[in-house]
Amino acid sequence: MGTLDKAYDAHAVEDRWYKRWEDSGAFRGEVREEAEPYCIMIPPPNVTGMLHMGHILNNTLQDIFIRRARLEGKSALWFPGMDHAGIATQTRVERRLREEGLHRRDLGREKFVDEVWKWREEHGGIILQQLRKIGASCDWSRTSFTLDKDYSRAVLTAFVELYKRGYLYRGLRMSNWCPVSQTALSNEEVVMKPQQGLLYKMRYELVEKPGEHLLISTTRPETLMGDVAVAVHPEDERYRDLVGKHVWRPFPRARIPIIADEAVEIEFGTGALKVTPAHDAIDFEIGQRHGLPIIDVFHPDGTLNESAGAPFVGMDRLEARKVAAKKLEELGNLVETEPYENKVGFSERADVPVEPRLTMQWWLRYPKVEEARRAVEKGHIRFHPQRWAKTYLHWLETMERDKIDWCISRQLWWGHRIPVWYRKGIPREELDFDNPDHVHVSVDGPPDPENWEQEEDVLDTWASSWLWPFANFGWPGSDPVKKRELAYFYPTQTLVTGFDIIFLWVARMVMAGLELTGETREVLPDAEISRRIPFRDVYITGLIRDAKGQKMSKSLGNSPDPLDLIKRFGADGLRFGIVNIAPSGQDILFSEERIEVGRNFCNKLWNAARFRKMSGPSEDTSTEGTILERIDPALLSAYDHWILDRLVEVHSEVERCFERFEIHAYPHALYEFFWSDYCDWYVEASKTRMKDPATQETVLAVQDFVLRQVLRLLEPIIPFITEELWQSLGFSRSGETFLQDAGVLRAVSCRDLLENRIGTIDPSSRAEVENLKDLTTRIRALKAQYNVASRRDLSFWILPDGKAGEAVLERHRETLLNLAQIETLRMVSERPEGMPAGVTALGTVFLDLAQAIDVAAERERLEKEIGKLEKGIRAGEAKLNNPKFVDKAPEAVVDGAREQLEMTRSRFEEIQNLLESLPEA
RNA sequence: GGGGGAUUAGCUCAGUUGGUUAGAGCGCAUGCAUGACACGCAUGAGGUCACUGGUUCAACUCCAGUAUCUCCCACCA
Repeated sequence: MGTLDKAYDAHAVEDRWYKRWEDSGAFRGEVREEAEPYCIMIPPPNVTGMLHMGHILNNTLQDIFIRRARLEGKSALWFPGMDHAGIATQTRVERRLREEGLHRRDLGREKFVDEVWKWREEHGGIILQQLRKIGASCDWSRTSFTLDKDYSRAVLTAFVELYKRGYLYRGLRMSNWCPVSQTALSNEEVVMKPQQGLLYKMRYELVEKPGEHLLISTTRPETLMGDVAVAVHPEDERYRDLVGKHVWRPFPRARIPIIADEAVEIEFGTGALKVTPAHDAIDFEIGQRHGLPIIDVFHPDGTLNESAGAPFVGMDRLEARKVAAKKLEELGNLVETEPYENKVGFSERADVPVEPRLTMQWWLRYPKVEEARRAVEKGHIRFHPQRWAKTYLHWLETMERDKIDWCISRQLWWGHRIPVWYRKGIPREELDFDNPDHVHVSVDGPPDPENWEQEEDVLDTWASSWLWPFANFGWPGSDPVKKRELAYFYPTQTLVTGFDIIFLWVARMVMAGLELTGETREVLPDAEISRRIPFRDVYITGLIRDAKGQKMSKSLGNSPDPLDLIKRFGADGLRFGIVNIAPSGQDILFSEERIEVGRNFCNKLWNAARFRKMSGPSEDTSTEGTILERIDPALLSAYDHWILDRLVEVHSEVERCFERFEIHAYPHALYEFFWSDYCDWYVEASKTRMKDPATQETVLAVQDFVLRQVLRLLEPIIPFITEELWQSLGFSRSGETFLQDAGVLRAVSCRDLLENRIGTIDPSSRAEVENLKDLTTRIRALKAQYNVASRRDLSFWILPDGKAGEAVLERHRETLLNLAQIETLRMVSERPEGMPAGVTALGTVFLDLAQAIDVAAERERLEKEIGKLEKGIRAGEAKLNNPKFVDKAPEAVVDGAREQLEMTRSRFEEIQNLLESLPEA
């Protein structure tokens, strides 16, 4: 065994191991019929994406799940890939063209799409390289892209199938229009943002009663040129007489009717609503009900068109708002304006207000909504934390109740072009969709393409990624290898994602799986649901915010560069740190100091291993068996039993964390065990026995055993350093290349293995060690209180608590002296006077000070302690004197209370004795 | 308007199905080169568990209400 450097140097380790893992195919996931499958589908990052903290958290968690599964012997597959990200990518390339003074129209569709592919080759998918830096153990040989040939075929097949089954239709409806991207968006891609604006109160003159006016409130005067009516509530007394009459729209000046419609809120504003069917969803509905015309005053890019009239034509909508208000004022139509905050829908991608706009789009009626609900209600799919199931269910209910459909067409070029062909020569509005001579829908297109025109629109990116869990296994193809893989890995096991895409992605994947995998069926029984769902567990991560709780964003500059963090803290440090601070399902407040914990832990691990190496060689550490053989059970102390007991316990804690998806508790459990129990107490306590040749080998073997198990438990979260130490400590069995091949022991197996060699792990060792720790701490505290913490030549006296205490003290004397850093511990049978003392379960210790003690300080300290004990005694007595407690509480609890009281009383008495023995001040 | 979540030490959070005297990390104070680790070691200070009721032998934990903060959904222009 060589030696290790003083501090862990992540860089020297990480790239080297990653390359070896990847080169040797360690992450390859394949069908192994004898093994249980465990598959995770990566939430495909955008091809334009760059690694941010959210990715770190999300992908570290996935890596933890997949690595743990691998250690458990499952056939683990983490399927990586990317999303073509229609709008984001197209926008990116358009921006580049604009720098050259070009527009995509200048190139034409085909050339433009070529440009995007070129961009993708050069700049796309950086994130997949970055993921390697954090150690993501994806099966890169499978890296998928939603526009790959096979994947595209799956997307088109899904479209055609759903069309055949009647879920798809084309319709002229109100949709969300992004004037920057110039495409429709689904409701889920629109985020509502509160906006500070103005509420304009305007007056429109009554046609039938010149000189009289109707007051109307609006936040959008720029659309009034598209007004075709004014609506009031039918039961609004104020306006009852006016219904059926008309007002003058100020510009372009026109008579428009006053109508009654229940959609109008009597309480809001003046109770009169200007109706602009082309630019507002409610207005559109009102318009439909009353047979009103539709006047669109906007161009697709959000500037005003000819219908708006002078001077508005060509003006941007926000500019037009100001101009319209000014014009209203000049005409005397503006009564007042007041500051007003309302919520405006913004395009998630382009971050500009969307326009409700009447356009022809493709719509999807969601399939298998009822089954998607049942899948979660009946527990076929489990959310972690569970409460997110409510969010999911709530959304589905809204979809069902309000019959909300999904707008899946996009007016873009980058994406899957909708596989629908229209007969040339027939105007689109005259097409009969039931006539195959008019409309052709198929994956490969019509046999006589010259007679058809393909639909120009492409599909929403989510309408491709919702097939992710099965399209990646070759669905619907007939390749036998892929079919076998689909059968083996699907349903996948765990999905790790953020709550923000529960609607956008999670729910839709469930519906797609239910509808499209397996035979076409109208209604699915539970057993079938269980077979068709895309995943069984959904782990929802929190959002990473900065230390002040603000969202991370480029504009705020509060978003750290993960690669920089990796440089400074190591990939393992960052992984450990981020998971360590991630509470379950809550937002995470990030600060660098909190990541330091991870780096420090790695360094601690490193140094514990380093210390082990410096302490002496060992024959063979490559199996548990050879390590355990070196232990002489007769030489094991309470400390050994205790640490091995705790080791078994931490195995079951880790198991519980994974079973319950409480992943944040997983690093906590190991941190506590390794740092506090193993390093601070076990290793420190063993130092004495490591010096003794008789016990040395046994102690080192225990250390080897603990380290070996701990590395296996830690591998999922800190794979690099554990691999490095695994190899360096000689733990690798011949024939096994990596730590991951060694598997992990279940707690029960770990216990069996140990007990086969050393006999039953002594259950009383726990209490014994706790008592010794307490005594050690008391001694150290006394030293600190008397400012002699650094002296090692001090003598302590101890009045043992009975024979048992005496025996324990005798057994551990040397260890105790070393742990407490004192010269001698002398047993006495009488309480010495005039010495500062501490009371423990093993006896009362006294600090033998040459100088006089500070009686006042000592008295104060003891009185403070006695105060606490008094409280405990009172509480205990009250409890035990209550017959109801003694009757009703479980025996163990009552016994526990009795024991507790007894202990508190004896300690109380002992302290009272000490107080009495204090000399007068 | 509907729904979710939160409220525990200065900060960020744990706290199992109710059961001893409520924990951790960071920060803070004090001391320390002790056969690995200053990315360290030791000791310590610091808490009316938001509030009010209820259930119970027993409530940080369960129930109801109040307050404050937060997120999601929804067509008040």
